Amino acid sequence: MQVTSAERSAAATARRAQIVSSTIEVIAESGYGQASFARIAEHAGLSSTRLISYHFAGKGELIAAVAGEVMASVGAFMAERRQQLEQGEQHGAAAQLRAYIEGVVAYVDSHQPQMKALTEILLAGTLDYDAHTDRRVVSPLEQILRDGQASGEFRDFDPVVTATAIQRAIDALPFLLASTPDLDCEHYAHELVTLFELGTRSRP
Amino acid sequence: MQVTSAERSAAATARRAQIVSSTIEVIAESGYGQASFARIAEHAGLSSTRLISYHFAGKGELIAAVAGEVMASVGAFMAERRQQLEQGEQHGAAAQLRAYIEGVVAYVDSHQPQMKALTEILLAGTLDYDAHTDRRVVSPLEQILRDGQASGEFRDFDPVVTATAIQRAIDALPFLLASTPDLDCEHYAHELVTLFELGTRSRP
Amino acid sequence: MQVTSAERSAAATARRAQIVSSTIEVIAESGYGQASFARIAEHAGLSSTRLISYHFAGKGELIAAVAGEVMASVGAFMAERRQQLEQGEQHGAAAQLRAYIEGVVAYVDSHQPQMKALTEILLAGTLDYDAHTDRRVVSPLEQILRDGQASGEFRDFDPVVTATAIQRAIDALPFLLASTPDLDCEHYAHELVTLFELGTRSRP
Amino acid sequence: MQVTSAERSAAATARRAQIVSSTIEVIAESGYGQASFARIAEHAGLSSTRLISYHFAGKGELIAAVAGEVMASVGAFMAERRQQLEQGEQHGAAAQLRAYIEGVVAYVDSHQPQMKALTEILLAGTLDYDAHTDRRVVSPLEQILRDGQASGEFRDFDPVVTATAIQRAIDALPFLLASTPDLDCEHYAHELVTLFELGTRSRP
DNA sequence: CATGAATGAGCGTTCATTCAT
DNA sequence: TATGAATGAACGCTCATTCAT
Repeated sequence: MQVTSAERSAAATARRAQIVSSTIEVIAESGYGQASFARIAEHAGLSSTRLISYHFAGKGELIAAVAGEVMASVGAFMAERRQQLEQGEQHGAAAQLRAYIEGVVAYVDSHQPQMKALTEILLAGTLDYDAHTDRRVVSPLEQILRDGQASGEFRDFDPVVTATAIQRAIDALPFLLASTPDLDCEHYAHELVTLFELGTRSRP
Repeated sequence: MQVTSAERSAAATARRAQIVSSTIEVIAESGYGQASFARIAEHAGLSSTRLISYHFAGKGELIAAVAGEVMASVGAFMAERRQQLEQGEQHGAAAQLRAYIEGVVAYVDSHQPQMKALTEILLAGTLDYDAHTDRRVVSPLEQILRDGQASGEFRDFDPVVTATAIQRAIDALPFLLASTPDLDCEHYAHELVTLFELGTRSRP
Repeated sequence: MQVTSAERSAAATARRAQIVSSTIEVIAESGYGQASFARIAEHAGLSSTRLISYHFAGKGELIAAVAGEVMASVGAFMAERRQQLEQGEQHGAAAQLRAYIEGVVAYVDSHQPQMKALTEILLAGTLDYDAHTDRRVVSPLEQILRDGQASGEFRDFDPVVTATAIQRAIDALPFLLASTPDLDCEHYAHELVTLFELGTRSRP
Repeated sequence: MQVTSAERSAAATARRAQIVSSTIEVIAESGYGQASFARIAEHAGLSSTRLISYHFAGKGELIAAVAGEVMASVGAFMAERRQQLEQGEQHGAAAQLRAYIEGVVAYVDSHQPQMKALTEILLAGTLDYDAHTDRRVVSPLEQILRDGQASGEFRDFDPVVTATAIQRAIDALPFLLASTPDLDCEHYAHELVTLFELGTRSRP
């Protein structure tokens, strides 16, 4: 007997959170392909996989919950970061682009398992999109680029292609970190910021 | 009773090629996770999965063969392309970078299943690298960047980070094509060339 | 999701016992090599082999459980028998040797499938010994022989060789019974007792 | 197209011998259960298992050939040994029993793989007996015992049981050697001779 | 005499899921 | 809310054997 999110008790919510969290760790450590119910349950210290089946309608829902959780986490992180930066706020699309890249890289740096898991899930392509799902991730970046073009700050490039390139460069970080754990993320972000600022600004 | 590649008969080579080709198609169409022996055999019209086991020592060898096949195919494609362009050859690192991006994108465009398969295999991470495997793919690009810096054509960026960004942008193409089949690859390549030329050149 | 023996439910214990028992019968009837999960499940009337995998971590654990069960059964049988005989207890190593041979033969006689299964498992050599496993079976006999030598009742033979010979003669019984079902086990035991009493006693 | 033994060519005979020999080694090293065509072919350096199927009608025939080969080898060894001993020939059943035990132990000592293989094959019980097969091995020993009883040299025991005990003690040697490679076989034989001489002689 | 190719059956194991408390 | 028990399907792999030269 499954239950809608509205009428979920505190205990159930906690269990779901525990399972989601365990799933993230398993995916981050061993890859999406290894994230079976058995392995997730073992990692979480659950007595049986039945507990997962009980709290999630199926594997799809669990994966969707993981993706949703991480996306919400990214959003919250970025929102909080924006607030903190707002005091010395710098205007302009370039500043926003810089803030975006630095923000997401900072998130990835401090939330490697989450980001690794999300990336693997998106790449696995098993997620049945709301159609929005993917765009929701790409959109903020694309919006910044379009805004910059509208204001004349950015040159006339294809915002979809450019957004893809930037997003991909950021998404590479979890994998790079896997092979080079002591990589300097601030350096990485700084390099990307420079690369894409030069690549997008209107006056050469 | 496996056999080294040197002493393989024509018929066996053909069968292996057929199986490899079928595997590429299955991975491209349905993803790495769906590429079971059963599905590959069905796709290839084989009488049983036993035929795969007969020609490949195990799943690992099959996947390695697929990866090797695609890598060799990329190499051959790029080599041939380089020869064709050499007549009207343009010197300089920027020209080489342009040629690299346009070349790989052209390959991806004309060999979408191969590239999709290779990307999925590399991401799945089940391939037991010669240690070289990964670098061999990244290396040529990194070399171009370093050459450009040495000649003063490129500014002083981190070549590893920049190479990652460029490679990732190219690797995105198969996935983009999956969701946007009528995407114009020449346009995509052109956008990337401009973006990264502006981002890497020394004189702003 | 396997579980340690301590915290096993009654139902699970019963199922395990049923599967172990079925395995013993299959091995006894058809040999160790024929004891596949499929045949065991069929013999036990289980719906699928999955039930075996569910209750045992793998084939190794099942076989170990079978061996353990039979060894425990032998131990219990011998202990009970010793108690019964204790009233009219006869002292001395020769008496003990006699009791041991008669006891084990009586066990084999009344537990032919168990003994056949254990013998086949030990011979198959797939059991990963605690190092003790083998000695635990041999030891009591060897101890009796050493005790008899210490007391002067037995002559100066090599207790390891002699224990091996005696144990082997007993172990032959399941195979002999397979080809000669109406063999008189008491007669067999009596013959062995006489043979080895004469062979081991100190005064010729 | 199989072929009867009469019209077998020299090359075919050599191949069969090679395969039989390889099978013996595989069984001796890895056990009967591991002796698959694949492993035998690999061990023999054959290009495919097909060569085995070609020379033997099936696995049964191969195993029978192995058993036959070893039995013939034992027979030849014992016959030769008997001849050598005949010069200083000792008469009497006890001497014969001693010669038998020492002979077979000497054979086992110098032909460990052969004996291990034969023992495993007989224990596996897959050999479809000519009905004689088993008795042929037991018989000579049983005959010695009966002769000794007829001459009054041996006491009145059950020759089948006693022969079994003696034979089993000898058969234990390959397994004992597996766990104790530096075991002194002459010592082992001497211990057995004494044990069974004392156990069988008529005058206590 | 030898071989490469192919094959159906079976192996133990793991999968996500459902049943019944 | 939680759980032990059970399940059919699929997994990669190995088996001895047969087909066709």
